[in-house]
Amino acid sequence: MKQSKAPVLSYQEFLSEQHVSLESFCEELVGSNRTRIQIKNEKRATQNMLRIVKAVMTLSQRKGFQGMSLRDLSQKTELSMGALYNYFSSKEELFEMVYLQGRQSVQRVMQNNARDSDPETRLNRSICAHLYMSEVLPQMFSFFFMEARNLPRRSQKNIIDLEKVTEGFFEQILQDGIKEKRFRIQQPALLSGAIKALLQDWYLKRYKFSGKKISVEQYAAFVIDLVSRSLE
Amino acid sequence: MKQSKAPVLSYQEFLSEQHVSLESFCEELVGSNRTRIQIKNEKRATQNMLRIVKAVMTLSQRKGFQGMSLRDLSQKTELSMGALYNYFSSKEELFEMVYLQGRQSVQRVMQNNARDSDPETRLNRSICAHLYMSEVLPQMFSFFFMEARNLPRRSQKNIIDLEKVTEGFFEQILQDGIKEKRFRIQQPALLSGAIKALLQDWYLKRYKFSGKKISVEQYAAFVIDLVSRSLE
DNA sequence: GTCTATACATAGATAGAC
DNA sequence: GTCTATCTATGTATAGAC
Repeated sequence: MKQSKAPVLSYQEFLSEQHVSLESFCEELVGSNRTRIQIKNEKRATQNMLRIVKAVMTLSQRKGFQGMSLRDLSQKTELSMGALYNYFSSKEELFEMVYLQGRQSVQRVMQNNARDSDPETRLNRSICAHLYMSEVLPQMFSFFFMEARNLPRRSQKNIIDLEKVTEGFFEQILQDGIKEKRFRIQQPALLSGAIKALLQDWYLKRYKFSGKKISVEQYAAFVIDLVSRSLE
Repeated sequence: MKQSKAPVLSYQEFLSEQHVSLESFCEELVGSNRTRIQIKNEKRATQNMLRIVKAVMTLSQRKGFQGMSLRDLSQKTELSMGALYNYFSSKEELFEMVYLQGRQSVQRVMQNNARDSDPETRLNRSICAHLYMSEVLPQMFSFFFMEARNLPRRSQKNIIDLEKVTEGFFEQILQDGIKEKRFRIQQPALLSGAIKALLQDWYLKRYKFSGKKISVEQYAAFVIDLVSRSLE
């Protein structure tokens, strides 16, 4: 294996450009659902929503969203059952709100990082951006992955799987690279799926990497190296 | 990308050597839990257990094991609630029985396929074996992955994560290859994790591959190619 | 806006007839 | 061995006091 070099986008650079955080996520979440949420005071609404989202992530990780009762949620947030229902009108709606807002955030950040003209740079930047985003919000990415099946079957038409969004990004870049004769690959769909699988491993098995003292930049370099060997 | 060649172990070869099936899995499951299961007639016990396991896999896929009620299970298996409780004494025990038996089956098949002297052959055979096994029992592998967090916290000492078992297999082979100076890699742990992530993608996103008409042997060749490029 | 108290449905589990 | 009927705990959701 080649000695890993520093990735095209550093973690610090990413953080200063994108402002990804659970706090800003909850601001957007409240903004997008202004009519549903019955609390007028926006600041208060955001603060409590942050506690709710944090608690959902923590509790779901252990038992799954289905296994998390609203009594659990009430206890963890220190909000009463009655209070909770001012922020959503059903458990299912709570899930949908978080999921849809999450998908939008991911899309936005990915688009912001896919603007280079050179396909190789664009590919590597996108890999970094996705890893860094999931480094900031690991519980949220893990939540989306594990709980996607809870999406309501109704209105499924409008609900595009978040996975497909991510994978589609990478496949598009690979196809651009093929057109421009920069990449020589026969099955871009397989390779984009492989990239996505490697990115998922980062947030799904976080304990494993932290135990081995692998930093997110090291992992980014590893993935980029692995992928680039397939492009030759 | 190189033109993919036929993998070192064909799917047909694997099937004729290993006899992996849901039926034999349930036979073993009944055998391992002879004292718990209150049905004397072994054939009947196995048949009904097969219906139970099938139903658990199907229902869990949609709502998760937690979200599956025993009434759902009763309906799907066409066994009454009372009848079900002759096969397990609690929902949690049902989960544990299936999980532990599954881990044992995976271990056995992996060991049967890791006997070659040459590390490269051993690595490639193991990749094939794991993919083929998950091709036969995709719902079961998916179930283990998604529901592993439901394992009871008590007695966790004895409960080794199935993931670690699989990943450990690959890491051992990589380290053997390094010792014998056949592989030149610096971080076998990262690469074995990557292999595992690629294998997981096969059974977690099965619909995706079948939609694109990718066969399990094609995918095996793809993974082996990707990995071998990292060993050079 | 938040709380307590409570309604109502559904969960897991069991007893006893057949 | 299997079924029906039922127990008790817990779940989601709401009403009304403060």
